[in-house]
Amino acid sequence: MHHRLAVVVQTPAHSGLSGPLTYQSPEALPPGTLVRVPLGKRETLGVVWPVAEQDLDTEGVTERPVAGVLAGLPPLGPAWMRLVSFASRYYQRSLGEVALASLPPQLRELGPEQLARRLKRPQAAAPDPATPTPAGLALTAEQAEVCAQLEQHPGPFLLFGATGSGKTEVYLHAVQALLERDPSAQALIMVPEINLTPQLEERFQARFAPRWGVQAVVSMHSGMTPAQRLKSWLAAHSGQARMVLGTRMSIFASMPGLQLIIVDEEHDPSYKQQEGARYSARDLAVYRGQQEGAKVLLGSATPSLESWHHSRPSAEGGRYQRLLMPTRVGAAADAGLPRVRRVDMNRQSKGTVFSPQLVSAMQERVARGEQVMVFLNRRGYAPVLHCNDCGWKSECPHCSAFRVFHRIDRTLRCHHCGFTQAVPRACPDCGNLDIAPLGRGTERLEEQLAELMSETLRPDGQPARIARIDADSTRAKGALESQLAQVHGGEVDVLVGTQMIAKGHDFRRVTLVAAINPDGALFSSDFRAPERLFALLMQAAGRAGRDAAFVSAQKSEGEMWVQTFYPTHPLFEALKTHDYPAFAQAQLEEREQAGMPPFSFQALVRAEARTQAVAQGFLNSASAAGAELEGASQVFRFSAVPMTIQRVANIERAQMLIESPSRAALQRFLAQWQAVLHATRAAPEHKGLIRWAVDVDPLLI
DNA sequence: AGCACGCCGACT
DNA sequence: GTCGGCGTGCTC
Repeated sequence: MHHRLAVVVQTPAHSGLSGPLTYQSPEALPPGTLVRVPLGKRETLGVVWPVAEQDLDTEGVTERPVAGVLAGLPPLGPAWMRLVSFASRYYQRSLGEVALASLPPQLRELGPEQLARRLKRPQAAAPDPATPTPAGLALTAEQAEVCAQLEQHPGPFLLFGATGSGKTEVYLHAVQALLERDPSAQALIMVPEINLTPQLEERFQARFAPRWGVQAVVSMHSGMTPAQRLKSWLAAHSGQARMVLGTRMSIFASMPGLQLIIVDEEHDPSYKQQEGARYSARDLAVYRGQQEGAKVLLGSATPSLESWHHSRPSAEGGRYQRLLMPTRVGAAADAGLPRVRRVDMNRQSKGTVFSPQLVSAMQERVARGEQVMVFLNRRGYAPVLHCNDCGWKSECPHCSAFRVFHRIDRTLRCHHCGFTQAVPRACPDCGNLDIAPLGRGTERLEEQLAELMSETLRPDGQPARIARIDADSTRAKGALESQLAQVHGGEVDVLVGTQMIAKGHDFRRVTLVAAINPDGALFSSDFRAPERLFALLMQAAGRAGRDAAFVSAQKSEGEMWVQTFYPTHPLFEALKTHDYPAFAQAQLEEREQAGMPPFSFQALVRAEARTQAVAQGFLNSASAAGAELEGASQVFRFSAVPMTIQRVANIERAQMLIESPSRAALQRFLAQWQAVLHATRAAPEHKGLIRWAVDVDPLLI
């Protein structure tokens, strides 16, 4: 007598094996049990799924027996399986792909015996419940009010708090209240970037380790070693870890006692996975919280327009509760947020990079011993190399993009496919020696700043020091940490970088922040570009003059400089008054008029092939075939178009936008359309198609 | 996705 | 004569 089980294994949605497979087992295994099963010639990890035995249909295939059971590991819970099942359905991926991708990779390799050995390892010493939790900072009236609201209402909450208003202290307080109230409760705290987890973990350890032990706090992100990831996962799964700090992947952590989910900087695009199952960890957090009865707290100084819209008054249909913390903690009463100064670049001589006003302001700051931060969202020396004679430009031979000139190692590098060559001495087309960089990136700014600041001395008589932080300068392990330490240590006077330096790092002595050329986003074809720019500039402005004591001792004032050809643009007007609500309202009105998210719901299908004709042909055929589907009238399908960068590594890319005023209608359509896409793919006229994928709620269009 | 089988080009 | 390119097909 044997039992028949549904088992979910890692198979992609487009393989005909998108659902659970049927295996046999001598013993009944509860859903959520991890098993090793044979699949073709290999053995793989699977999860027993809750499917009734009579619903298992293996017509035409022979059922094989389960190869092993990961006993000793409690089964994954029903709530976790519901989350995985929802994410798989909503984002149009197979169950197995979502389920297995969200487990630690090492679990896939470990056999039952190895795992048993791992589970037997002695645990860290028990924490001391008698030790009181170190007191945090006294809450301000605003923070206390927010904490009281969190206690009283079910949420979800959107905490709209200015940079420096002390959101982290609210998070710590909310977590502590939960841990003290319920001895088995767990909290999940998400941050957008790996770089931000160490400083968060430090703060959580300082606060909670004395009372709950160091093992009560674990991190989860892709920068950890496989062994660390398994350890953290097991700690969360067993309930031993009371707090999980992590990046978007941690939304899938198995946490049987989950009662609180915090999403810090909830507007950050990093919460959207950009490959494989393209889920939004922030949106899944709201779903998961509602499913499991956990409170959800989204926090930001510049919320996403979606979350802002959801937190409008409930009388107008809002579903989130909006909580406000407008005041900067520790700021002198008159100081507050930094002053925003716009420089009209139309009034500068042609080709000006640093306006004279900005240069003298930077020099003054450095001479007073303050730090300056300069932003430009473009790394490398120059985005293009150009021949003045024949007009040759440094195009990538494999992509429809220019290769970027990196002066440091004298290379031309394609930022899309990685193709790298030494810089030619002469124009490859005409032999002319006069080839010159066009435009500027962070490397070139660094060089130019060194020149501009060459006469400027710090208060200690030393020459001003310039440093650059971007993806290139921080490639080596530990490079970012050491560079940040240099800035903190005051060894650097002027810091040049990409948006990387705007995120989360507190530089206490920075009093001037400058955006050199932010205009690109104002007229971008991507309707979310202004939203991202506003968030970035607000975040950058928040870096200036954060330390009120330092600023007032300096008799100084934090300033944010913006060089622009459109000084009267509403985005900069709103920035000047630090008025996110005004900016958000204007943007939402535009979006409503144009029928764009959050007033409509989108999905994007992307296709790749050797030619545009094949890629677009596939999309257009699938679209035409979709017209027959039930509810297709509520869903608008645009024509296939080439992607913005239409060719990468010699692959042509096309995409098609699908839009509906109703999320449910879009979901219904996509669910049925999946089969149509498969069938279209199989048709002989679409042979050349390499791959396709659906992106639900895409961020980049 | 893996991992096979399968049929045509440059090398130990 | 083999090693190996990636095209097509299958996995409970």
